[in-house]
Formats: sequence, C-alpha cells, structure tokens
Amino acid sequence: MIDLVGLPHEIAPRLLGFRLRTEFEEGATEVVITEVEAYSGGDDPASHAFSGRTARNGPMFGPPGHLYVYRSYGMHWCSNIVVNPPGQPSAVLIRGGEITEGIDIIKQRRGRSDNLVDGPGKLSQALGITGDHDGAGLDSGPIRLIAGSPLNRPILTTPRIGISKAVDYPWRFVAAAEIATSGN
DNA sequence: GCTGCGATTGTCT
DNA sequence: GACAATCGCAGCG
Repeated sequence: MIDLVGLPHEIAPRLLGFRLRTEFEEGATEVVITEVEAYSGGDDPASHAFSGRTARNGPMFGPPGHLYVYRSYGMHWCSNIVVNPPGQPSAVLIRGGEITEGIDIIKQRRGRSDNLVDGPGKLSQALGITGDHDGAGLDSGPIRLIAGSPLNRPILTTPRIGISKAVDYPWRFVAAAEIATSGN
C-alpha cells in the first residue's frame, strides 16, 4: 500500500505520477495526477481544518487513504486525498491530471471536448466524483489510488492557487510539462 | 492568447 | 450575512 503518512507538503509531490481511477456505471475512467496542492491543519491558515473540526472537514481528521470531497463556490466538487495519521488533519488537493482511460466518458460528463481535467472541479467532474464519495476509501471500491511509475519530468513548486490566506506557502506541485500546455 | 467578471449555494461567524 | 482550495464565457488584441 502507498505510504500516506507524513507531512502533506512532502507527500504531495510524491503523488505526481500516481493514477486516480473510478469505475462507475458508465465505465472506467483514469487519470495520471500531474498537479497537486498540500493542505495542513492548525499550522496552515488556508486549510479547511485550520479552525478545528467541523461537519464539512471531518474526513480530513480521519485515516489517510480516503477521499475528502467538498463543494466549492456552491457548484463544483473538489477532491482531496487524506494523508497523515488520524487526528492530524491534512489533505492533498488533486488539481490536474492527464487522461489515460475513458476519455469518451469524460467528454460526456464534462459536456465538452477540451480543457477536460485542468482544474480541481473539472477533474472531479471528469471522474464522476461528487459529495456522495466524501470519505470513501481509496484501497478498494469504485475509486482507487494506484501507485504509478514516477513521471520522468521536473517538478515545479509554486504557491497555491485561489486562496486568500498563507498565499506564500510553496505547497503547489506541478509536473513540468503540464504548465506549458494548459490544454490536455 | 489573455483578462475580467458573474454564477450559485453550503458552511461558518 | 459574508465568503469561498472555481469555471466558463465574453470581449479584446
């Protein structure tokens, strides 16, 4: 099994190259993860877990290897992988990937044929992940995290996107080739 | 290709 | 009652 115990900003870059796969009614869809962000707990003002446990962020306090799915801007689902030991809230937001399977299903879910998985809301929609899957385990079941061969690319480290606190933490990690081609 | 803005609703103060 | 870990489209060059 994948070791998801450790500091989130150390684990996050190691998830680049891993595969996130879902198997629902329509069929299997899978991406290789190429863009992530780390979110910690009490030491990270940008984290949902910063002010303690609430109804929404519960999964962040649970065991690693599970999903934390939250609704963003009232209309998008965003998917995180919970890391760290239980009780130390941390998660890694999956921001982007490259499609390796099920592209026709993804196009149908997205209702378009370009910019399919280049953002956290888009990626969740592409894989069919919604609030129904909040807290789901990634070892077995319809959603799985699979260790992949390391990407043979440089990893860029940048500040996180779309937040208003702790904007200087360099906790966004991108596999280099993706940053130039914002398409997919 | 890039920039700017409005949509839309659950969650927390 | 304010705000949010975003997205898609219009408008411009």
